[in-house]
Amino acid sequence: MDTSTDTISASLLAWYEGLARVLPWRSPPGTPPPDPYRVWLSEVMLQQTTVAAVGPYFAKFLARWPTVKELAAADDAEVMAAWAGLGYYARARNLLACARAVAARGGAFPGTEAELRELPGLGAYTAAAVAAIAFGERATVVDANVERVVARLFAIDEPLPAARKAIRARAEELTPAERPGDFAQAMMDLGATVCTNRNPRCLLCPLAANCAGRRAGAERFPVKPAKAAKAQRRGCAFWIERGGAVWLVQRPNTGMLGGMRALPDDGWAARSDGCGEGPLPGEWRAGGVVRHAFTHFDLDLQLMLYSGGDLDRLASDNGEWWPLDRIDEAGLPTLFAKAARLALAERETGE
DNA sequence: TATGCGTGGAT
DNA sequence: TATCCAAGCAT
Repeated sequence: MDTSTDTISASLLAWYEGLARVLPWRSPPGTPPPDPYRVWLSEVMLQQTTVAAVGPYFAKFLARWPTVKELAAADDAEVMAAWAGLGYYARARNLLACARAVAARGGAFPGTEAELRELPGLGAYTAAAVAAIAFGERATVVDANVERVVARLFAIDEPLPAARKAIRARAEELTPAERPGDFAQAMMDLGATVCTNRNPRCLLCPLAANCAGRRAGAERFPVKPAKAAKAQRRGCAFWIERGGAVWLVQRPNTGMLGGMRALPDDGWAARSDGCGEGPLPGEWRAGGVVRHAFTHFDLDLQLMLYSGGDLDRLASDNGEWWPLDRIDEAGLPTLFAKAARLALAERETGE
């Protein structure tokens, strides 16, 4: 078996020439790199997020804010609303902070991995990816795809996360001085389309002849630790209507769904049980329940509908009346978008 | 190093 | 239905 790093990277690049995925934020193999703004924007959106989910958001952001300077000048609330539904909302807060940092230096992204790493929201992966893809630096790009491909290629049976040191060292050896951006994208394409998590298509793999893991069964690499069972939580959200508008609040920047517009709730994000206090006294009736799965717990959110009382007692410091006919533009995260749909449906059927 | 942080699609 | 997890980052 040939484990020469030159052979492996050359085979992979040759494969990429013919089979690279065509993506809106990407230049074809061997052609000049895209605008760093596009590379950065796509990479941030792609963190822990599928290509399919990112597509429409990337198009929307690029149309609305074609340059990093325009993004930097945007209102926070508008950007957060545009990000609604994509998840991991700290990314959107960091996106703005990063855009403003770049705008402050004239609108040009720094061109090295080390400088990029200092920007908000750019960790080891994203800094290396932007450096390699947008600027042609020989940076070692390691995401979950690369981790999987390398762990299989070298049959690394040490479990994650301890194996990451060895995986990075191998990935570093493989990274070529020429076309490091194409190489990184080729590794990720291979991981996404051939060397998949389950049912890898080894017969189609350009590196099959170089792969030590294949004989032992590629699927068993990388070795992962067992996961803890997910917790179950219950909480309440409150629907308060007045004159064709609903009361929405702004969540604090820290914690779950931070910085997002939302229905008022009882603080379920910080507790684990039951339905707590609403935002004002009065008469409430129970609506339906929204079941929602977060990464680290499942939530049953009881919808409570306001049916009478003294609206003057509503604390009005961090909220606003939002017109119901524009509810889709409120930028509610998915959990609260579900709750709002449910409230509107129950209201129409007069339940 | 471990944990908190979203969502929707695949199996 | 249940489980996994996708181009990770911040703390």
